[in-house]
Amino acid sequence: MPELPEVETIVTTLRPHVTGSLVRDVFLARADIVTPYGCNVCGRLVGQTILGVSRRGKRIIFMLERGEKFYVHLGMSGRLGVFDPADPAAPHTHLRLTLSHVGFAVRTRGKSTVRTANPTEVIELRFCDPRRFGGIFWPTDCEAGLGPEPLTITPRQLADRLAKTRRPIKSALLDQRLIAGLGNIYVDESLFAAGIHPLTRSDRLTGPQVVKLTAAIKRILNRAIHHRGSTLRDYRDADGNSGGFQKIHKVYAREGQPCLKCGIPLKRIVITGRSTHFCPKCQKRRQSGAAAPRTSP
DNA sequence: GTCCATGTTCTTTA
DNA sequence: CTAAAGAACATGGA
Repeated sequence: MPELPEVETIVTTLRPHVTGSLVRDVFLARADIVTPYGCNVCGRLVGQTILGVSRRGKRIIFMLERGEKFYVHLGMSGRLGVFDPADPAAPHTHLRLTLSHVGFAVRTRGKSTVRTANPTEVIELRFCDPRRFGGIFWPTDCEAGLGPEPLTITPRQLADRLAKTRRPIKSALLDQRLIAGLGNIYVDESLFAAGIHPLTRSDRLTGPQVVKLTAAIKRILNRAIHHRGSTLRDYRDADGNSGGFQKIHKVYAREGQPCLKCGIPLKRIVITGRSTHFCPKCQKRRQSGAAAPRTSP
């Protein structure tokens, strides 16, 4: 479910709730969502302060004291949300963290500012994941195995990486080791925006095509972040709000509907097991007609 | 009952 | 050997 824009939205909505909070309690309902299996999540977390939260690819990284880190991956159906501890937990809630903020109220009294301790605010951070493709990870390196960030990748960087593989561009862009953060929706939308057929061999993209694709990826992702992600099924941000980008998808899940550029019906095919949506007219397979003329030896 | 799903990883095949 | 395709994972909704 969640790709880069959704994960980014979750992180920005999570940040004000968890930054600087103290982990008072940990309830792990299922040990098998933790990697490595059997690592002592409760012991490692209780009493820690969460210094910050950030995103790398589709990973949500929590920074703790002494440089310690862990990350959450949401898989297909994972959700991270902030709740009142008194609210009943949804089914498939596998991890709950009780967090407290030692709040201070800052008031001005005459010329001076006075800080008074607030009643401590207690919230519960919950990880819920029916399909359990997601999980909690305590690796030595939270960035291991990830390619560059799509929002900052250069056309040169992308071209170099694509040149090394003959796979269709659709499969290559889904490979997190090649570029980190894209999923099925945003690959299809980006390829449409760049006018590139999803079956085009990665190593056969022309220079101008890679430049166009790089710009398209950034444009689509930034626009999606601005709309707070796509809610197709049950994606919600940390406050429980839906995204709005699904309303302006141009190709994803629009099979048979008219292309918004040229009006002909959009097609859906399967590439390496993933459903792929595109416009057969706006995304031509052959970009330049004949092969370069060959001189005789 | 069937098919499909926003993801990743392991296994099999070429 | 490597690269790429395919299967597997688990659950719910159409």
